[in-house]
Amino acid sequence: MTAVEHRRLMSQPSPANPKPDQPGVHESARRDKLRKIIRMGIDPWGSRFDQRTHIGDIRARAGEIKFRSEAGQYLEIPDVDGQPDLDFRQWLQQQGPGQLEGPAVRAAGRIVLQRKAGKLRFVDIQDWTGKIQLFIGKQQVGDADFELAENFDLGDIVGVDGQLWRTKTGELTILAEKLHFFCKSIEPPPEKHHGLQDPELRQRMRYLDLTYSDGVLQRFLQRTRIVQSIRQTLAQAGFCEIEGPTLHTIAGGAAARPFLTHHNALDMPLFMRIALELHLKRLLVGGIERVYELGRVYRNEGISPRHNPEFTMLEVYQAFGNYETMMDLTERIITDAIDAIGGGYQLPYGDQQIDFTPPFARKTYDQLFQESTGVAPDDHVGVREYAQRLGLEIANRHPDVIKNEVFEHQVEDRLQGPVFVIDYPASICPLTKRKADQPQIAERFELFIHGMEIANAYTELNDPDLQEELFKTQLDGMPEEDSMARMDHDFIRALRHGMPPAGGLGIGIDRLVMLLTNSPTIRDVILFPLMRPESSSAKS
RNA sequence: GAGGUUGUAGCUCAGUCGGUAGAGCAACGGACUUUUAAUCCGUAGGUCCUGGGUUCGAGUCCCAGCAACCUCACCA
Repeated sequence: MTAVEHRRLMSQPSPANPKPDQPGVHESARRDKLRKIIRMGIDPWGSRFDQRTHIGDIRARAGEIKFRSEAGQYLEIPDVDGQPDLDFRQWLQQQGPGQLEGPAVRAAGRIVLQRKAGKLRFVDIQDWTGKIQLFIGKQQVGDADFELAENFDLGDIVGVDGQLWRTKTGELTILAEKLHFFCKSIEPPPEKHHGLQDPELRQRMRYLDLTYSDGVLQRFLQRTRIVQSIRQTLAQAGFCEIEGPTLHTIAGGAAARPFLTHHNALDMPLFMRIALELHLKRLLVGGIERVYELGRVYRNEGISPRHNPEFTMLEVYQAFGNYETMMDLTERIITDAIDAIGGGYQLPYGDQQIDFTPPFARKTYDQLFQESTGVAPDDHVGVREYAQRLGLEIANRHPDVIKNEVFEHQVEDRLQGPVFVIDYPASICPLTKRKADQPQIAERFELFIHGMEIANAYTELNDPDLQEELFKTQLDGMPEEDSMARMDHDFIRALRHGMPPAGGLGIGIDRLVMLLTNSPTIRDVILFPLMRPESSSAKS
């Protein structure tokens, strides 16, 4: 980046305050209430609140609510939530005089819905485990707290001490005895029936999407569980997590264009990493026999429903393993992750169903090629003609590269899977060891699910001379940005010191999460996907 | 990078043939101590994405730009 570009970037107006002009009706109404709360002697920005129970746990105690008759006898109440036809109001009348008694509870959450009925207010609050209704009666909480409740707005964060209880309609409710106030929301929330619909706003204002869109918070919590499960599976298998550098002097390990950045003090260009591979293999050389990194990589490529410029990648290396070791591990990582989020191995994806029951199918590259195209994979002329019919670029290209173009166009999209595609042509896999008895075949697999490449694994090449030669061949044949790898002399030097034979595996975490959470785009599983800045001409 | 679609109140959306800018939710005032998207009466709220053009007159038609989404390409 030039100094001029840098200054331009730094001087861009912040989008945080797009409307410095007069506050609108909503903001002034909310600021009025804010002032009233302060006048009541209450800190509108709250403080520590101990001994609170999560709403989900409170709801689980519904069974403890009893009916206490005037004679002092306790009576079980019917399962209101389990019987939608039950008229709870009628049931209460039949019991004669008495009242409901439930456990004392303390909750806090954001106000997502309010209903006012004279000297009575119903307020639905929500925390990250669920939602519950508060019954706030002037008589029950007293004048001061009721005045506080009159200054509640949708979006405020409040707390309550009260009794777990049911209203006459049977709704599980906290009968408020004491109110607390934690935060005033100055901005109004989205529309209460539809929430945020505009995908642009949902991504820019993810905090609103998380709070007000059904299933969004759950989906991101599931992502966390999946990642935790992966770490746990690898830890149990004896793998060691490390953190490699994200700033590289050579962007290697994958075929992708890197982001370029600059170190000022060293006055040196740097690349954001495009893969984890080469540093992890250096650690195999260093004796870390089972090693992995689960972290962000950056690729300066296009954006699509399946691509974000930064995404999360898992790479695993196991000394004395091979690609078959990695296949078993991949299956375990994925099935453990599914166990971690529950719901079984039949997962819906869009209008389809994906069966993750292990073992996943294993088919050779050539076998799938033949099945799908009807052309013999070693028939160079036939493959070339087939590629021509598809309109693919074939001039001056290696027969295996042409074959792979055909494979990517005709086979990959149709692999509903999960299916391990195994035994790739060696010429398109420069970092892969060949089969001992079939040197034209690389010991590699890719896992396809729903037409998406989810995992990629090799028996790693540890012959330094062959590795260097293959790097060179790759670099010779193509313009630099097309090449499968860039020459990394230090990596070759590491190999010359001796790397044990090993299996290596890469898994695209975002795509795996997409499949396991039934998310149609990668942006649905990335909290803050890359977006252009909001300009002054943009809406909102 | 190419093509298509969309952009109107805080949010969700209408807006006919080019002729005074609309609704619901949210907000404000009022009624209501068992509401469930509470209800009822009343009030306020607009850079129609931005900039040009055509026209007596543009939310609407034309051109350019911005942003998002979809498809394709690069890529995983």
